[in-house]
Amino acid sequence: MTDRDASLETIQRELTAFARRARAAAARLHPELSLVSYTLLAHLEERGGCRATDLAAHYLLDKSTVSRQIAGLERLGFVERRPAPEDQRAQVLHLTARGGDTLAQVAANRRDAFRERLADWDGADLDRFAGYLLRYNASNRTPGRRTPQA
Amino acid sequence: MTDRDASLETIQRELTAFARRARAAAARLHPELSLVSYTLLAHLEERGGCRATDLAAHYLLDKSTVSRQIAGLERLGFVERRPAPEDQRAQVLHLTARGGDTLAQVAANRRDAFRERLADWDGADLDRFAGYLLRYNASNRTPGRRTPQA
DNA sequence: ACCTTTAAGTTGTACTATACAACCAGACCT
DNA sequence: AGGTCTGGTTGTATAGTACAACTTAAAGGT
Repeated sequence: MTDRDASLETIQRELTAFARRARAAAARLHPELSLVSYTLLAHLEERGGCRATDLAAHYLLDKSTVSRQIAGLERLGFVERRPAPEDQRAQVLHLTARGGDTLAQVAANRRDAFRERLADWDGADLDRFAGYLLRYNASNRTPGRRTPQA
Repeated sequence: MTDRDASLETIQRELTAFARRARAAAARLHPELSLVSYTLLAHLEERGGCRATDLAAHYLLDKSTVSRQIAGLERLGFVERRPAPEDQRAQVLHLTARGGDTLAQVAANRRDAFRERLADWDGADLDRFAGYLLRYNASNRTPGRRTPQA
């Protein structure tokens, strides 16, 4: 086996291990917001509101899945629906104050967890690791679709 | 925000994105074996058989979950149970020939997918990325438990 | 030796995330 | 106006998972 193969093997193994653990780890870190809910809220915050369809396209989720996720978040009072001015079919989803607070709280938890976990990494390594992850994820775009990235 | 914070932010975001996509991506890559089944089979192969309890401990899964996963793999003819010589309660799980073949096939698919995806990375980058992932995952050990790693 | 406790595994039950298909309602095109 | 497309909800099904109750066997204490 070449060095290259050994590296590939390690990358595959470690990413697999990470993937297996991630959801449960996130659930432990913030039981009040699943990884997906967290992501959806974060997206709403970042964009300042968008439609359910946009979320589905962006995250490659079925619209029914998004519909139910949003329904859950609305039930929790984290999201509100506003009529879309230009299209009566559509709704624009917005974070509520409560949703924003919760998101901020969870984001802070996550940030702290990462900060602590990576506390003994030096800055240059962090920077390179971040770069590699970006590069890896960027190569994920399903060929043939116009980068419905997620 | 410091450079360090920016890197942490990126790492967090990209790992989250990866985690969100991983299961579905694995399912697309090999529909016949979920990420968890794949991992369990790979573990059995690597160890040459072990008990269900060991799998549960290793992967931080409930024993009922493992029991059902194994039942499924047995139904598919990928795993067989052998009596444990030293403990009448226990069973030692082994890969069958069919299970080994399927695993090899899936592993080859995965290897190819990673190879292709990382085709334009140079060897040094692959090596560093692998090292970072190892280091990151190694820091995951839940404190207070004796490294029931997964 | 007996009784209690612990360990391995299964099964009942419940919940979450997800997909696909059927559907409804509004929009758009000709 | 009629047909088609699009945004969204709902019905249904599946996978993965956990927790609790249970069964059986092993281990330990007295």
